[in-house]
Formats: sequence, structure tokens, C-alpha cells
Amino acid sequence: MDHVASSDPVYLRVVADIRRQIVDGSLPPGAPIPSRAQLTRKYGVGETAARHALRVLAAEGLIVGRVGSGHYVRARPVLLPLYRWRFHDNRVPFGADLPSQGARTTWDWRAEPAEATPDIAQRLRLKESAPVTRIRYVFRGDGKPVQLATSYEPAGLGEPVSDETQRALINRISSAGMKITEVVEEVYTRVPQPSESDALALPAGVHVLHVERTHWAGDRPVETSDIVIPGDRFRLVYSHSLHP
Amino acid sequence: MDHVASSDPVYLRVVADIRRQIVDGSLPPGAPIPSRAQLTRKYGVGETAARHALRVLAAEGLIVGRVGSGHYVRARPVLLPLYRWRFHDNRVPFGADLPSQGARTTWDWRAEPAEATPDIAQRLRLKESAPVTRIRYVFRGDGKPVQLATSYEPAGLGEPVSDETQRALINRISSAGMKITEVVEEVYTRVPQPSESDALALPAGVHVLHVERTHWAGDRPVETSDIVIPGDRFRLVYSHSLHP
DNA sequence: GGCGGTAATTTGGAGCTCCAACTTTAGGCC
DNA sequence: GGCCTAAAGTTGGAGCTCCAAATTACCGCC
Repeated sequence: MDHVASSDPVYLRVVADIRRQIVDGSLPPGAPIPSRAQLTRKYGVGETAARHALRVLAAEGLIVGRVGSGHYVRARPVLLPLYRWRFHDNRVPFGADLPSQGARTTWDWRAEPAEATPDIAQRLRLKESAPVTRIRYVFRGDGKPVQLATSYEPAGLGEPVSDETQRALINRISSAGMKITEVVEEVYTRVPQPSESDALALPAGVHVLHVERTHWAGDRPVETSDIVIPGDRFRLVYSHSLHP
Repeated sequence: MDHVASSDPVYLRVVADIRRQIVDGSLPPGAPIPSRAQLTRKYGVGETAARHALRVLAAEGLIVGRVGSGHYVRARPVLLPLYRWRFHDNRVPFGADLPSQGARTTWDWRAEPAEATPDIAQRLRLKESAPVTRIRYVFRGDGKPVQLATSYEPAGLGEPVSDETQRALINRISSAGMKITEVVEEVYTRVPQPSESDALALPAGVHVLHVERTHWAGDRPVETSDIVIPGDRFRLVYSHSLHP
């Protein structure tokens, strides 16, 4: 479910419905997507909306179009490997005026143990006050802070983690019948009142692995989801700017 | 210049022309882009093509649309901080079958001194046999190689570089009147014969800083450009999949 | 059964139009 | 000069249509 209100553009309704089917597996990799003509009938929309929906899904990398044949769910949707993606769709320094410290992009992070606040606990689907790791990042470009991020993970997931722990986690996820993990990344713009991007509603049975609050030095909202399929862990990246 | 042939879709002609003006500075940040109506007249195209061109440029992050007002060159186009972006638009492991080494995304790299081959020298605009640094990367997701990259940089640009050297480089670039650096990233797909993505033609007067050859474990072509403006160094990311 | 040619689908480019919501401008009034 | 209103312009959603190129399906023929 993508939390698309009925007042939203109709093409987004189509996008959300197809995306849901891809994410929850009703439309497995390789499965054909209804053609333009079929979509207009199925959803009762015009061809413009149907085309636009397909274009958006293709831009997101969830489907591919083959001329003369049709659209198909990608063999593997663009699931991006986790943990290296905090920079994805980053943007340019803005209004920062710290003394330049060089010409390189640098980043600092500090992990520290913490207890899950009710808010975080709910998103991570942990008990309240459960041990979590809080990681604070400062990303700099040419010395200017580009991005400030605070990330929360269940304890035992941090950077210096043994293979044992990792395997245990995977087992924990599989054994619990958890299929997919989604992460809601709240993106704040640079305007005084932080405006949150639309949060993705969580499908039933998923497990949130990682919550990230990011203060961007920019203004281009992005939605990302961290997805866990037992044995695989990836991040799915949506970009609002793909939609218009 | 974007190497858009006359046989290409007309909307790409418009995109290429406007993008060129943004990149070379004719259209400075904040400058208004001609409206839909004006574009149809100026380029002699239909409104569909004009709209599509604006949408592509907006998806690339080069311009923003404001309802009721117009499209404007972004205050700072989405120039992404350099050197942390080798993962951008990465994709999922494919067909790799090395023993799993854990659940994390890891990466190894090794920098080594080398001499510029004619090929590399030409792209980096160095003399033949000039000292360069070759960096080989192996990115792994869950132990499976996701991306193999070989990157070439002028010597003295490598990871462990003193602030002195960095400043010297910036000076070198500024004093030479070099304005923008573009990097051509050649993306190979997983099919036997690597099919290169369209290379961006290099504008006159630019300086190539960094050449990267990437073997992806996927099939979604991406174009990236590393851009140097004296004092700033960013990477501009295009994605083919934004266009359709 | 196998082959070949034709017809039906499907994508992606391109054109046109209408409209709601919003911004900007211009003009008129006090 | 300052304020308010109305008109004009612009974006983004949505509709429809036509067409070229490519793929797929089918049917008849050998």
C-alpha cells in the first residue's frame, strides 16, 4: 500500500497498485504488466494516465518495456545493496559556511548504544526501550556539511558486527516469517518547518530494520525503502522527482 | 554537447540544448526556462515534446517547475558530491555464485600507480604515459560481487592525499581556466559483448579528472559525469531510465 | 509436423486540446 | 503611494488520436 489518496492523480493510483503487487510478490519477476489498452479498461482511466503510470514504474526500475511485446517486472527490481546508500540522491551543499577543509567529500559517523523511544520502537517493531544503535552521520562536501543523518538500527546490526551476528539476524528474520522490510526515511527540506515526504505504509508481515531521519542540505525529497528478503538485504529507492 | 543525432527523438534535442546551456553557464542558476508555449515556437516542436523535455530535465534535477510561475534552473543543480558516488544507481547481484561471506555490503579497493595508456591519456587529457592512479574496486552485496570498477585518476588525486595536494589541484584547475570537468563512465551490461552506453561528448575547455570503467552485475545503463568547478567538485548523474 | 507470410498487439514518439490551481502582472481605485 | 481586483500566463493532470517499429500469434500451405 502506498498511501495514495483518492484525490491524488489517477496515474499514481495505478502506479501504487502495480507497485504493491510487485513488492508483495503477486507480480513475480518476469510477469507481464497489463498493456496500455488493458490498463485503461482495468482502472477506468485514459490512455495518458496508463502510459504515465508505466513510465513512472519504468523510471523507478521496477518494470521494463519491450517494444512490440509489453512491460514486464524486472528480473530483479532495482533493489540496491544496503548500507552503502546513505548518499543516494544526495544533493549539494546549501547555505553552509564552515571554513573549507579541503576539496574532498568526507563523512564522519559515530555509533552509540541507545534505547528505543516509543516512536522508534514502533517503526522498528521492537519493544519499547529495546537496545538499538544510534548512528549519527555528518557528510561533507568540500568541508561544507551536506547531510546530517541519524539512523537507528536494532542493536547488533552496527558496523563492526560478526558474521555470526549477521547470520543470527537473517535467521531471526526468516524464522519469523518476515518477508520484506521496509524503511521509511523521513526527508526534511530546508524550509523552516520540515515537511515530511509521504511515508510508505507498511505491508503486513514486514519487519523494519532501519530507520533513518535525514536533514538534507537541499530540497529534493526522496523516498527510500530498505528491504530484507531472507538472505538478501537491499534498498529500494524512490525519487519523487521521477514522478512529475 | 550531448551528441544527440537529428534522427533522435525531438524532445531529446530540446533536452540536450537546454542542458548544454545550463552546464556551460549560459543559463545560470535561477534563470527561467522558456515556457511550454515558448519552447514549441522556439524549437518548432509540439507541446508534447516540449512538456516531455521539461519533465526529463526536472527528473534529472537540473530545473524545477513552479506551478503558475515557470521552470527555473535549480539554485544548484543536483550536482552530487564526488567520490562517494560509485554506488549510485547500483543494482542487484546477478548470476554471481561465490560463497556468501555475510549479509553486508562490502567493498574492497586497491590503488596502484600506473602510466596512462593512449586511450586513458586522451580522456584524461594528459600526455601519454603520464602518471595516473588506477583503482580497482570490488563491491559486494551479501558476498556476491555487485560491481567491478576500474578507475583512473591523474596521479596525486588518490585517496590518501594531503590537503596541500588538493589545494594545488584546485589551483591548477582554476589557473588553467578550466571550468567544468566531465567524466565519461562506460557502463557494460551483463551480456557477453559489453554494450557501452552513449558517451557524453566533452565540451571544449573542460578537463577530465576521472575515468571509470564499470562492469555492472545488472543491466540498467547509467551515465554519470564528474564535474569540477573551481572550489567545488561534484558528480552529475544521469539515468537513461529517466528518459522514457 | 514444420515453415512462412500475414495480421494483430504493443511500445514509444508526437501531435492536439481542455481544465484546475496557482503566480504574476497590470490596472484601477482610494 | 498603497491596496485590491481582475486578467493573463504557466504548470501539471487528463483526455484523445495517429503512426512507425518491433514482437507475437495465427493460419494456411507444403
